[in-house]
Amino acid sequence: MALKAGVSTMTVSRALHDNGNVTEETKERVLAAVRELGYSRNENARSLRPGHSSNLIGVTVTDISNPYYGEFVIGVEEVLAQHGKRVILGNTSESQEREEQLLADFAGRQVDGAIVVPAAGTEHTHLRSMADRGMRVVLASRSIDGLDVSSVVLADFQGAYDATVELIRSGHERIGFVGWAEGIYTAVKRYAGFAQAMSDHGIPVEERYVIDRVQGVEEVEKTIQGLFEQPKSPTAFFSANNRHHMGVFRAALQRRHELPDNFAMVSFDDFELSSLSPFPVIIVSHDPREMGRTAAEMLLESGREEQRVLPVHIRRSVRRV
Amino acid sequence: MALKAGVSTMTVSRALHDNGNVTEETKERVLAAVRELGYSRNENARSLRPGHSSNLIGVTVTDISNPYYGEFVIGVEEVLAQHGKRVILGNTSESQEREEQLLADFAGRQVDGAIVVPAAGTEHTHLRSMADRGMRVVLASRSIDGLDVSSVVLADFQGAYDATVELIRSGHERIGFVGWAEGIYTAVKRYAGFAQAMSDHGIPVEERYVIDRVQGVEEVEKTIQGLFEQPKSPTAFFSANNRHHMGVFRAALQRRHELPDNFAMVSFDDFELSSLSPFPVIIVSHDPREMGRTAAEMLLESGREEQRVLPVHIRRSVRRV
DNA sequence: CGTCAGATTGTTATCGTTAACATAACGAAG
DNA sequence: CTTCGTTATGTTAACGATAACAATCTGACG
Repeated sequence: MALKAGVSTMTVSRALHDNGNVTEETKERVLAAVRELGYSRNENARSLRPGHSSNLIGVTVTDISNPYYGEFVIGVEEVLAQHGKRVILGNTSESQEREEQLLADFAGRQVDGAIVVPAAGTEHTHLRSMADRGMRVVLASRSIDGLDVSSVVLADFQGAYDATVELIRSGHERIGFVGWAEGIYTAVKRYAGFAQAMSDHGIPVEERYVIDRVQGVEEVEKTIQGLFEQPKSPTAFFSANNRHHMGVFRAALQRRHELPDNFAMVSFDDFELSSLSPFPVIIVSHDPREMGRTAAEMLLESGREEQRVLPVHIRRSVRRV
Repeated sequence: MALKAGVSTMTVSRALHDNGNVTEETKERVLAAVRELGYSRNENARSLRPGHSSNLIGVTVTDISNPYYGEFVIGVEEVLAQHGKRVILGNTSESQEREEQLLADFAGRQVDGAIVVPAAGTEHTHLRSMADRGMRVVLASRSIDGLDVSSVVLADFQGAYDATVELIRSGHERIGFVGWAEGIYTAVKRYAGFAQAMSDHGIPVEERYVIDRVQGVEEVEKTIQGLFEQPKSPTAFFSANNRHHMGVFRAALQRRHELPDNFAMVSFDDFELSSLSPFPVIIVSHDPREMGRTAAEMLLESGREEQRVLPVHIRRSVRRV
């Protein structure tokens, strides 16, 4: 490359920066050679130099096929791109082991920081130790109590509480909760909000109405179908996220004509075509892209650890068909 | 780091490889120091050495918030992770300029290759020149005619043709097409399949029934509403992708009671809750995760440029409510 | 006890880039 | 015609890791 233009590598380096003292003519010659050879600076070598950073940010999410996380990643990228930074993406599929591998790899690639939607589980020492080694870490969507790391989460408890109160006000007492899971922050908080609302209204939570440990949409659907076949099945359901809601929704559709007239549902997370629902749906909606933006901004700010809470909005689906 | 264990950097390097001749005792000491300091190898420096690669693969998609691309990325990651490779993700939002920036950045980071869902547009010289500079490139979902680069696409033409024939067999003649766009491979091919089916059945395509240049769901919805208000509006619609379909769907819902009894739609791409549709929907479905896997495998294979075509499946939505 | 093979560890040079320093070229001032 | 400042360019060293080579150390054997 330097040969091509007949100059030293240093001159090439200077020609590619705007500040260097280079004759207009030499610069032209270098840039011409650059174009001809399709040369581009080796960023890895650059980042090796002291003072330079890789301008890479590692991002892990638990399920990139969930459009919420897609929106989240767009928000992250939007902000980071404005600062000349790139995203390395990893999908953990809720596996802590994979999360740990990914973060170790990020560290090896000298990322400036990491934005992590923590995978399900209760062992979070690797996150703490990453932060200790100077990697800036921001948790998103799910925080970890007792871990001194910045995070941005939703008003999970309040949103769940308010939505549950709405169900109760509509006269429901037998309310199912789908999606409790130990080790998943949002599941725990949302369940807590639900349980608090029930308790505040003197309604006991029946254990058999609380569904956990089910993952895919199909699995939820089958589980709820099973529940419907039992006597005194719930007259309403609270789903802790959009995936669970879809399972409940499909099970309810199957049974549509045997369900009580006032059958209703809560979906934490909005979903497309909610207006087609034959049952009233109380939707706890929020803006995942904004969460991505916030997480990225928090990562770029060099301040102290902090926790931010984004608002949720409760609305009722309006049937349009 | 080397200091900590009281050995040279070379011994550290050897201790971290399994092949090196290192005393068990020294190795222990090094690994202990590694754990204590949370040391991890600088992959950027490693990749600088001759023969080594970065094990990074660049991936650009046009809209990561579309769950189809989310699934696609999961498929890519699934295969690449098995080969110890990581994904750098970029979202182009259909901007060729951004695509070019991203690819240049990928090149600078010495990626082993790139998987690209090309952004809308007709200038593809940068893709060709990347490939010429030795970067392995695989196009996905959209190919580029006349560009000698590997690609994996759907049976766009055939799927569109077959679905259109189904509409015609149901008696439709005034069929709208939503989502034509110059410079988007899938849009062009799907329109071609649609137009061919119409032509083969002697039905002219009315220009005012062909909707292009509309992007978001809301915009499509409004445009279709406008079309409904005109006389002799379409009795069926073909949507070139899931986003367009959602717009058409919502517009149709608004008008539900004024539409003909046999009103029907084609959606290229599956969508959740299709079973709730009050109108019959012919769905051209496919497996985006499989496309991701295929693209990744093609990238890893070092063979010649080739084009693979993945099948699509046509099914009718079954109304369940 | 001396010699040599094999095992273990250290040293040097390199990858591509660039800050810091060194050199060269040239015109202006004395 | 010196001498000096300015500008343009080259050279060296360093970032972290590691092949290739060099050095050292161990113990077996004659």
